[in-house]
Amino acid sequence: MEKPVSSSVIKRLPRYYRYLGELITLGIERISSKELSQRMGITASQIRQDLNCFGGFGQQGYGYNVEYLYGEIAKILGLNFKYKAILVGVGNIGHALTRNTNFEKRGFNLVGIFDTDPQKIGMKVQDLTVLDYKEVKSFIEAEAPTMAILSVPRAVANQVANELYDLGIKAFLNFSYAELSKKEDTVLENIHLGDSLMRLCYKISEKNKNEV
Amino acid sequence: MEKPVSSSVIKRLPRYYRYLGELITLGIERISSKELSQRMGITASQIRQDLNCFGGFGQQGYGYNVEYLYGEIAKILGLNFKYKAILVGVGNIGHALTRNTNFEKRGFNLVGIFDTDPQKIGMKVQDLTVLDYKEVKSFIEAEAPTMAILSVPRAVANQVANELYDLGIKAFLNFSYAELSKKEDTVLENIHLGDSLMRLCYKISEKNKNEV
DNA sequence: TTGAAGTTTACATAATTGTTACAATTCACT
DNA sequence: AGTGAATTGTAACAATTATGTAAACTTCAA
Repeated sequence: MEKPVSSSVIKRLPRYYRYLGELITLGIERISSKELSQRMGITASQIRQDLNCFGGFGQQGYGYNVEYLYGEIAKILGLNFKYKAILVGVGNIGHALTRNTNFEKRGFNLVGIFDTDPQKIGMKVQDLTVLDYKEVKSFIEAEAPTMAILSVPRAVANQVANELYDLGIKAFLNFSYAELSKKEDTVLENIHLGDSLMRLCYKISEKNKNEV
Repeated sequence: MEKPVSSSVIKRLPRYYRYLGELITLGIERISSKELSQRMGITASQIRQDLNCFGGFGQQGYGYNVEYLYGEIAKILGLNFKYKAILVGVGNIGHALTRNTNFEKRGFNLVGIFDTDPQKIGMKVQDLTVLDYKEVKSFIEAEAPTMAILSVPRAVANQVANELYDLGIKAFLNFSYAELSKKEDTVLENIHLGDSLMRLCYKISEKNKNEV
């Protein structure tokens, strides 16, 4: 029986992956937890402990092989799966996401984009055509996508999420400012831009307070 | 001497704020930690303890006044300040952010947007005109913005951040996939879309593993 | 006016997360 | 081959974070 890995560790994995990717482009072949810790600004022992949750990827007295570790983390994250994803809401954000995101490298394959606005339907974005949201049911039945990206207005976010849930989609990446009511058997990641802005605002205010 | 509030608490504040906003639109005037905890899916005790970090906003035997608490959290976050912000990199994401983000409600005021691409310079986005990044120095000297949003390509992110830092900007909201090297006297929030995708990918893979 | 129900506050306890320390192992060099 | 320096893996410890709970206060109804 495998022990479940704490979510704190999972949160850090993509960051490790990012750093290792950079090391590869720099041509660095091996790295010690100590050096990586200096680059990343966390303790070496945390790195070792995190990685050890998934098995011993390093070699004592040697360190970690960058390319190997990179590949192992990719496996852990499941990036090789290329889950089918759809995007609902081709507004400013949805449009930008479609054109700007390298889904392939992060485990997904964007296969359909949807909107309700007649002006947008039929429009080409990258190599995809905006489909009528009315067709989402038949599309999902045919393609069976795993994940949906929600970039719809706040007011309809929960409704759309429920509809997609009923059609079998159990994984969501939510960009809308709404708080999605999380169901038991779904997985969800939120990107709340507004929250980040407010946290930044707090930090700035706090810093000013301490300096004056 | 005020004790510093833990960053775990700060991370949750915007979420409280969001929920309280929703309660206001629902016309709810008062709420107990118990009911809020049920809506938010966290323990009542945590809500009470979080809020008590900043003083007693509730009334025993009554609960919390929604509107008052909403206002108090806004004060704590510093949302009343309207710090001046600039945005660098009017690509897909930068463009979408400019048009789609309600900065005013989150403590900021977007006063300038910049790019290096001659095709983009002079373009109107909302009520702002894209300025030449070459002018950023004189602009900052004149306007003294507090914060910069970085939506530039990964390759130049650190360079741009350093330039802005030297010009006096000490707060950054980073959208680029790069890892900004954090300086002592700066505050930084990252929005790494790629990381969220990878975490979601992990969760999906994990879920599948457990179900099969 | 009084008491019961409800609620915050404040604090004690539990759980989680991160750090330290060190034994076991490997590499590099002579 | 042998030795020392480097480095991981891991167990014990410390710190942080979350939860549970008793005491004090408020409201409200009889």
